[in-house]
Amino acid sequence: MKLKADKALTLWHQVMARSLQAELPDLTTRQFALLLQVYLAPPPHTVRGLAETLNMSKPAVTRALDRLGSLGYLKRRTDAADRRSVLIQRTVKGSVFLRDFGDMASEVAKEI
Amino acid sequence: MKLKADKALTLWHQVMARSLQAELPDLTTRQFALLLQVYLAPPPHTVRGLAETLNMSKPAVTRALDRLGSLGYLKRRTDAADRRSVLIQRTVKGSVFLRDFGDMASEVAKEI
DNA sequence: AATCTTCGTTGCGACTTCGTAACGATTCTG
DNA sequence: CAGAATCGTTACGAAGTCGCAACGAAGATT
Repeated sequence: MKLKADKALTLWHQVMARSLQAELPDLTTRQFALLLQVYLAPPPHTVRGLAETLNMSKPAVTRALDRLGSLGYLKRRTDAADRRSVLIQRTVKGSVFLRDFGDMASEVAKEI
Repeated sequence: MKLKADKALTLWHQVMARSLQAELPDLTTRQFALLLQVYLAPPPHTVRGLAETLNMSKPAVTRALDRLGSLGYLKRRTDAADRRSVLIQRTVKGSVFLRDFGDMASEVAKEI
């Protein structure tokens, strides 16, 4: 896929601006990266694994999960096989959010 | 420009993850949108104007400018013509940051 | 010159987030 | 079965952010 740097910046700009206009949640880079990781990378997703992959401390992951969970975009489930672990799972609401976000980015791109 | 929704999500995912790996500042959507607005939209940029354009309250803009200013990505200058107003201006450091970010996104896109 | 309007900022209390360190719970090891 | 290791979470104090309301400074109005 081809994407010049200046086009990428314009795309980012328009998508961010639209997100604010639509009053979407004001997520941090960490929170957004975490959400996308859970939805786009193959499971299972544990706190420890996410912390390593995303270069975050474990407590930071826990709190990002708190936030995304309270938004209804993710949920926790204790692993039956190893009950110390928590598996992070998708939700319908999170899927809708990301699908809409992707569609929005796609529309924005059309106008660039 | 063509960009399917699922490709957009993958692009976002990879870029966010790389940002965290590179230990780039963990900006909120508002902060990033503000930064891009100043660099990509035609000046002048005032607090009031940015607040309206980005659907934020004035204090929220002021504080986002504090943050981006302390990162060295933006600077304030009082408007000589109307000294109540503050003009938000680019910096070398902010330009470098965004250029690098755009390059990174472009590289990521190549692998998708 | 006195008043009104507009600009960006600050005070306030509430809330979120941070990293470090410690915690209870669970599993592994010897 | 006792001790060590690993899991995610919580306690803590510090720092950042929020919206609302009020502020001083500057300009516009009369």
